[in-house]
Amino acid sequence: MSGEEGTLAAPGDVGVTASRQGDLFDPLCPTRHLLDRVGSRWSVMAVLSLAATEGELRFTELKREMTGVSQKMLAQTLRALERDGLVGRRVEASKPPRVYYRLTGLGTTLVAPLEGLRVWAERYMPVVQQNCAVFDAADGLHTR
Amino acid sequence: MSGEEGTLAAPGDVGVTASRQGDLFDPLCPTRHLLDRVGSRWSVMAVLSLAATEGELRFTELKREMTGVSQKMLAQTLRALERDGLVGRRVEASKPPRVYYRLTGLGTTLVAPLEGLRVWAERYMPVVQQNCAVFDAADGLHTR
DNA sequence: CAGAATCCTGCGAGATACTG
DNA sequence: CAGTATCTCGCAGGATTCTG
Repeated sequence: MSGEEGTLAAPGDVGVTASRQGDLFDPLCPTRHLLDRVGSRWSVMAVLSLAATEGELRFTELKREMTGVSQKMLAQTLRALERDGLVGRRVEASKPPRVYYRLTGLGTTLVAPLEGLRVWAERYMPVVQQNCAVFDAADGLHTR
Repeated sequence: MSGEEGTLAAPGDVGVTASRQGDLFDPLCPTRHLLDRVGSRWSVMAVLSLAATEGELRFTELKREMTGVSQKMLAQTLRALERDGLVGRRVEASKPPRVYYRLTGLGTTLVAPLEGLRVWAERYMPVVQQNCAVFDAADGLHTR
């Protein structure tokens, strides 16, 4: 998704990240890394789709679920998630090869927090949209 | 942050968003809109900073907290959050003008879900980073 | 079918400079 | 101090094409 480069953590420096709450800015900060995931709409959607489907999904099935995703972004997203150890990948070597994806145990633990966001969104986003409309109406006129 | 363009909601089409759970793909979906917010690292950081500080913060104070943010991105972020009704803005018209930001009630409700993510990150990101390292080690070699 | 490779583009976001 | 206004560059991400 994002960081592929060489800044990668050698197994040794895994624990370096301190606990300062503000150090999102620090590329080493775990929270920042997480936001790079969550930040990508497709990652969230993929995890949520897999969570909704108790079991596995094939590439194309996922693509169907996640309307609007390009196969490039889907592949990219899935590889990132696999790399993170959040999703598992199983290849079935048949004539038309089939690849199945599923959440790992780790991935499953992420579902709850994500759902938390989704719930919040469903409850409050209408209000937010209303706020936006009001704000824009009062704003757009006088150049601010 | 993201959508300023012309797709903007006329006051009328505010309530259109249905309740389908998977419709992240649908641009009209509230959850999608939320992810555009959460997706931006600065938004999350701003909300969390304001949450941490019981009270108000001035522009420069926020800038100091959120290391790495440019004043441009900060201003942009804050305006977006204000537009969403998540943060409130109070101007004190003194000789050196002072502007204070604080979470609104709505904004406060978002803190918990966000904290959920942060907690997850602190607990599991080390594992994720480990996974990445392993994955890359096994992968980088054989072109895959 | 599941992906890798290539090309091309928009806008996200930094640096700099100017106002009230 | 608290912004707004430009200009510019990088790369995220779409469309298209090719393979095993």
